[in-house]
Amino acid sequence: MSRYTAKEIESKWQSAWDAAETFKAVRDSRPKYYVLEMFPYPSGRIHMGHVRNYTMGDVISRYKSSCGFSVLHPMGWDAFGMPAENAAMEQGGHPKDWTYSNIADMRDQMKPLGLSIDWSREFATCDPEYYGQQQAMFIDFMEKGLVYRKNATVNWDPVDMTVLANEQVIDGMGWRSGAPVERRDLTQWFFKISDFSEELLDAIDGLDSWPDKVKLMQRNWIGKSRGLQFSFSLAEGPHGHDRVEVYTTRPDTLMGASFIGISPDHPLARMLERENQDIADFNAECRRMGTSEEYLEKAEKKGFDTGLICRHPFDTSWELPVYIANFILMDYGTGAIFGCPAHDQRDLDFARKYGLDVIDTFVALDDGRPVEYEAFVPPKTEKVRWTRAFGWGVEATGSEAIDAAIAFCESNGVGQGVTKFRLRDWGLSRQRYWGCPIPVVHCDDCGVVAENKENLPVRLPDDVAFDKPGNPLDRHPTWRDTTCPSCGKPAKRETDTMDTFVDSSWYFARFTSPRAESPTSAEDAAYWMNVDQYIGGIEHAILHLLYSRFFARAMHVCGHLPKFATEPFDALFTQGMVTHEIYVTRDDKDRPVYHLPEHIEWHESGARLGATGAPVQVIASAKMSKSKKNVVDPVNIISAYGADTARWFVLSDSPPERDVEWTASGADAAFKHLSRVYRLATEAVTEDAAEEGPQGADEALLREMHKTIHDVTMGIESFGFNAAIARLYAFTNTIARAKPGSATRRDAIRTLAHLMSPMTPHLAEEIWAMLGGQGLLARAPWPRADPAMLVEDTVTLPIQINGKRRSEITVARDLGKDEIEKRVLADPAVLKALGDGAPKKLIVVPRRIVNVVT
RNA sequence: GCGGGCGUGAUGGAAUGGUAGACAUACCAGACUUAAAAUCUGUUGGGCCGUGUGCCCGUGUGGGUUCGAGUCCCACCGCCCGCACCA
Repeated sequence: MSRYTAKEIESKWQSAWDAAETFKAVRDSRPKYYVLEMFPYPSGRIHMGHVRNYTMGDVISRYKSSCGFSVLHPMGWDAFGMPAENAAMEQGGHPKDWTYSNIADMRDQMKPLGLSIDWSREFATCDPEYYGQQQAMFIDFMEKGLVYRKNATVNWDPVDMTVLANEQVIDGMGWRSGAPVERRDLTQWFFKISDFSEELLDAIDGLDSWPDKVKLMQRNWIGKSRGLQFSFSLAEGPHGHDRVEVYTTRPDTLMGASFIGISPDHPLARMLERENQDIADFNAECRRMGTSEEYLEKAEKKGFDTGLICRHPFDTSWELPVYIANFILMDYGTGAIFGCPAHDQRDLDFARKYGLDVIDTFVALDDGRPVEYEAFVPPKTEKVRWTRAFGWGVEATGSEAIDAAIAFCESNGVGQGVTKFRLRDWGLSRQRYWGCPIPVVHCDDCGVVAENKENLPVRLPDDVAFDKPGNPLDRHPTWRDTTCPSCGKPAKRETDTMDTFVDSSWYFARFTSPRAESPTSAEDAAYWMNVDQYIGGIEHAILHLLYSRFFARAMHVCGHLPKFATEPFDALFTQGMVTHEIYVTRDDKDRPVYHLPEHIEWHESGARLGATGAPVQVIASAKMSKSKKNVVDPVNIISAYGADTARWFVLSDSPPERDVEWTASGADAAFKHLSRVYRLATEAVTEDAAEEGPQGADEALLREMHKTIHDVTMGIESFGFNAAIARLYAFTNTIARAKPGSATRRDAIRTLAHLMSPMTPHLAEEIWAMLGGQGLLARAPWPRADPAMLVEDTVTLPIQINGKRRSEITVARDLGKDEIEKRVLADPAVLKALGDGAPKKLIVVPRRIVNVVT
């Protein structure tokens, strides 16, 4: 008997699939199915998260293909981004070489997985053929008014003289220089995603096959709010400032206002800092902070009393102090707020810190105590008792009061109700080399001019060095100099490149026609769009998906996508991460040094470093990441066990949407199981082909087979891969116990292989061929369960007494309720519990359960 | 801080509001073997004594809704994801 040799089997069938062009996506008369996994960043090594992500997509792809769909399942590379530049700075070399060599490495690591990918459609976003089309679209967007320039704040590292990403700012310091980061204003390019705020929000309702949590996160992110915009008049404002404009979503708390807060970047604050050194110092301190919302929210709330006084709009003798506060962003609303400490925790903390009034405007219906150190913020739908209402009753909900307050203010000439969105325009400028150049020229005479489309792509120059900080495009001797596309005079190229989110916002559309001379081709887009099933990490729930939804709309406006593709992902599945323990030692400065799992040895005293024997600290499992080195290399797993084992393992045990922890024993178990299936098949080939097994046994096995077909099919359809696999384990056990030699059993083994084929395609092909299957299994139609075989004649009903299981009866499947009740009341356990009395209640759920209430 | 999610045996997990722990791992025991590996079979949430188709407890903690809650609601604790220049 031969052993299960994955390596031979896998390369054999991969060659067979290649030779038959099994996975080439073709437009034909079949219904199409487009399955897409979020494409990877080419870090150079695939990791288990990739294996899990692509295996899930592969299961869907192979399954849909066998259900008769023409499947598109492409792969590409999200190839621009900072790591390539960082590598160039740290190790020398060129980002381009680094990236393409990583892509080659990763492709080599992925191919042995046997994924049903149409590799002929592969591209990288750093291919000029791709980013040139992106530049063409950028110009189209400009023409449609979807792009503009404005000032925006960035993190500036004053030592490295460079812009830092938020993740490069650690505790307010630059990650490389360690210098305190400053905020700086730069003129930047923006996409007008805000034009689509309402539309992007409303369309979420139509995304039936998206997870609710993602839809909720997107809704909250877009953040539609209705509020009141009005102004406080300044008692004695500095030159030119007689009022402060504010926006509030809680105008109902206006009678609880106790201070006005303005951003350090508010025009009023900027004016004051010119005259007052203390204010200048305070604002400067604020500007030394990071720019991320998270950072600002977590930072200690600080304010500076400007000494200015605002008058309350309802009572001009009511005076409110004006503070500059570090937590107010100029980008939001008007850059100014009024504080109502009684009903906002942040305002309350601020008020307590600076000794400001706390004025309740409402109290709980059943608790009239005033606010002390915990703001009273009930849900807006809860009725409360108003102590300082204007224009509504004593008892009202927050929502009712807000509406009434807006109406009252409008009719009294105090501001007006406005709808605002939290969603800000998408700043796409990056002061970096390794990205898609923004195809624009700055001309002294013509201003900002789009490059002519026939000059695209605007290619990145290759002759750049990364020995100095900053953007090499800025100091490139010749690339920057060009001629104006409009007047022909000498002009300068834009040196900003695009956010890498731009690259990933339309790659799904490009896959439908990856070699087209325009961004998309109408026929291909019409046939292949939309993505029927998109699969990726929950970490992309907001930005990537929102940007893609915007891009699809903008592309439609420019004629690059049909109307129906403006919502490009019909169904979305967010898979969990692959996690692993982290191994860490400390260097002489007590900084953490991480180690790969393969370098760890286990001793009785605990984990030690294989090379030196140094003790290793084991930290709880976390997402596998290069920086923490808690990665298991799929290549090692594939060479040890084979791709099918790796695929089987990442799908088993954990539900796909949840994290899965990689364990060596789990991989071992998967391999054992596949070996067992292989052995069952080889044994079946050599067994005497006895005609039939015992009548009853065959019938039972057949029933089990059809049930398994049904359950596995449902499992795949609903992303219950782990449940489907558990079912396949159970079916394998059933087959193993069945009497060998029967034709039914042989059928069962072949069906087992067929049902396993989306997960373990190589092993399945091997068994299929072994047991006389015709042609490639990858092309065989999916097995169908016979509905008649799924129905049992009898069902076992558990009997609960007062909600606790006490007995059970087996009855005919379609037995009537009355008859069931009769039998239940005759059950010994029920009789015992009831004594002489009748049950208080008898609940019969047909085919499910019976509950007797005494 | 804000928004979203998750929490079940020793472990990964299963369970349309209906028998909690399927399936797998690990451990232990047995079969086969000179032995080991491999393979096969079986036990395993906790407690109780009355050893039964027994009883009680048990799905992060505390409440609630229901004939019935792992599942729905409220509060709390812990962990994870996102927070607009990481991809």
